[in-house]
Amino acid sequence: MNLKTIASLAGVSTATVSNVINGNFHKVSEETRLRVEKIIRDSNYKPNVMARSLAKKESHLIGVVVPYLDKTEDFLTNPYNAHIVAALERLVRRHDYYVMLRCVGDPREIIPLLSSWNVDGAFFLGVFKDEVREIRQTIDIPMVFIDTYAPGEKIVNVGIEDYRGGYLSAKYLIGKGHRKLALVTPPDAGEGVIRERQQGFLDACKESNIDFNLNRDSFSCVSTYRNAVEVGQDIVFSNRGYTAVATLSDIVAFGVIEGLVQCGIRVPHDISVIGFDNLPDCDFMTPKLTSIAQDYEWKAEKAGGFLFRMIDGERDLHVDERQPIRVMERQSVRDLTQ
Amino acid sequence: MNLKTIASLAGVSTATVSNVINGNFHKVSEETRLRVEKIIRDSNYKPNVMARSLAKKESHLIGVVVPYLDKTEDFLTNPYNAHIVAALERLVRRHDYYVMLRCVGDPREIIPLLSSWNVDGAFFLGVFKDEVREIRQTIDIPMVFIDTYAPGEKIVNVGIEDYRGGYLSAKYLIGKGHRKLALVTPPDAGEGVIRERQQGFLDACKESNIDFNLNRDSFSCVSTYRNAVEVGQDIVFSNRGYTAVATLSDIVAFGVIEGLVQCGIRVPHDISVIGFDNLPDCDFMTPKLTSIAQDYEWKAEKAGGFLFRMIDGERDLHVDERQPIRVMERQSVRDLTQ
DNA sequence: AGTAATAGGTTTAGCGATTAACCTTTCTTA
DNA sequence: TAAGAAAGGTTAATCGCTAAACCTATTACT
Repeated sequence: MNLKTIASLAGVSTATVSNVINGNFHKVSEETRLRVEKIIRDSNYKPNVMARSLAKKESHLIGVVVPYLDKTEDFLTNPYNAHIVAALERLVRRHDYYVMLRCVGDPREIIPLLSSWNVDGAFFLGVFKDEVREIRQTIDIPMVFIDTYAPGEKIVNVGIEDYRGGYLSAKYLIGKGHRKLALVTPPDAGEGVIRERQQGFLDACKESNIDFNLNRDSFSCVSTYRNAVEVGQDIVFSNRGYTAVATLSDIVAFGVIEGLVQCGIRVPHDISVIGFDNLPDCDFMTPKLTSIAQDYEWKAEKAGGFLFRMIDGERDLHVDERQPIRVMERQSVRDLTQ
Repeated sequence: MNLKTIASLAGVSTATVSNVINGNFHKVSEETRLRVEKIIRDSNYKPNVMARSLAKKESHLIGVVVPYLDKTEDFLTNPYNAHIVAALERLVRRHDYYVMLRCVGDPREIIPLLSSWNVDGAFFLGVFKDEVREIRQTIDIPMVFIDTYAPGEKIVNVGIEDYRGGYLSAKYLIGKGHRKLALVTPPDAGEGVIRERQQGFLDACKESNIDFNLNRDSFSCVSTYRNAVEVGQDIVFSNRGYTAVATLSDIVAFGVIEGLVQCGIRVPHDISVIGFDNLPDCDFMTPKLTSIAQDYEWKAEKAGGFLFRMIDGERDLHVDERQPIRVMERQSVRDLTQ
């Protein structure tokens, strides 16, 4: 069942059918239009997207590229990624585009993919540091990065106020009377959003004259629950009298709490914990996790807004949009001032 | 940059280049092959998938169709869906296919999509009861349903032992000395996996002479955290002295616990709760949620195995594969027998 | 009335691959 | 040594759709 069949069924040319389908009504009389439409409906005909894309040189496909940490840990296993992907899918669907979902270890893998499918645009999740440049050089399609730190690169990035996130996290704990702070952070921060958060945290400590030393008081942890549990125990074994620990993702906070609890520590009575992301899961647990809140829907909306503006012709857009954040207060931080 | 360019650069015909790309080496001399390959590499050429698909009548695309409950609640918001999608994406990628992710309210929406993209196969997540038939009638591509109950339809379904799940859930609670049981279940069970789980639950109760009445002791709840919180409160307000409540999904169990706690109930001391799905999140909370365990990776592997067998020519496969399940014991059920 | 514009088409040349059919050489083999 | 097969290509049709160019009546305008 193809255009040609419909055309001959209706006794018109393929061009006419094509015009009907694509809404070029000024080239088709009301009468023919209705006839063709009826036949299309009756024969349950659906145009072949591949052929159309080939002819129009556009695919209506949007790539969504998500990183994974290692082979055992899945990308959507991290609820943060899952939420962002969900929000993006919804947004893309609303624009009548389609999502091609792809998970990658190294973002470079994605380049051949995107160019051969000639997707109309792509979202990149997660930090891709240096690879950003390589991606940009190799393919030239509208793309929006999410949570990527790449100053100097002329890209569109949508993230959060990372520096302020770290700053608020520390300030909040300090405000609750905590003076011995530990920070759990992904390894190998280098440059990037993690580095910004760390810096915010450091500056807040310095500002309040808190004796926090990154070498001594920070604990390295990949963003998996399992690893975080061990880190939680390490914190106890370190025996440094921390009263609060800050993490840079909720999933890590969950693990840390578990590790602490396994060592007989009560949260927040003995040690307080603050997360980062404000996942719905924060509400599921006891104590409910206090976290740095960001709005996924907002992020997706912003990112989508930029992407579709670029698709609509506005090339070389260059913005670094940061979502304002706030502390979402729950129960995992004890107030020592009272 | 297209086949033709490469061909003229290499001084051969497009057919030869095509043969090189597709590995039909017996039609190309070693020498030409190397020359062409070099040029392809140097010019960074990637074949256009749309054109290839059109010519070969296969897309290397796999549709992943996920239902959503309502407009506010996203499909990947439910970690269960997120995990399945993650496992499927990984599997599809391993087979060198691509995932087209689509979320739908009514699965019928998907029909035009699948036929116009002429995907090579599709996975359908979630219960699609009657729509199964309509889908099957309208499109004829390899497809595998996940967690779908449609006896009589010649489909491939991969699920779990739902009946046994409900049965085990009840038996476990009963074994721990509970006699006053409540069941939280999605509304409008009709036929389907939910109905099976209910039946298993009922039969287990009957077998142990437990006075459980579906009309009196079951609470209707859509699978969202928010609704589940209310239901948790309802259970308390019903004032029927339940000592344990079983749910048919973890996410609902999380909400129910929250609702109970909000009413001053201690879990599991006053009321025990058992979940269903065994999400990683079960470990994140206090008390850790006892749940009915299923293996996502297993499901994806099985489903993928079937789908690719069908794609490889084995049409009219018809199986209803059920994954064995077990109770994953944690801390949310109190043992009353001691 | 004569010309221009418009409405409503049709023809046909792509889009970028694949592939069947065909064409030379060169190598086997009876 | 003549016929057949194999190696290594090329040509051209085709996949299903789009869109520019072209055609032919009508209708509009001055």
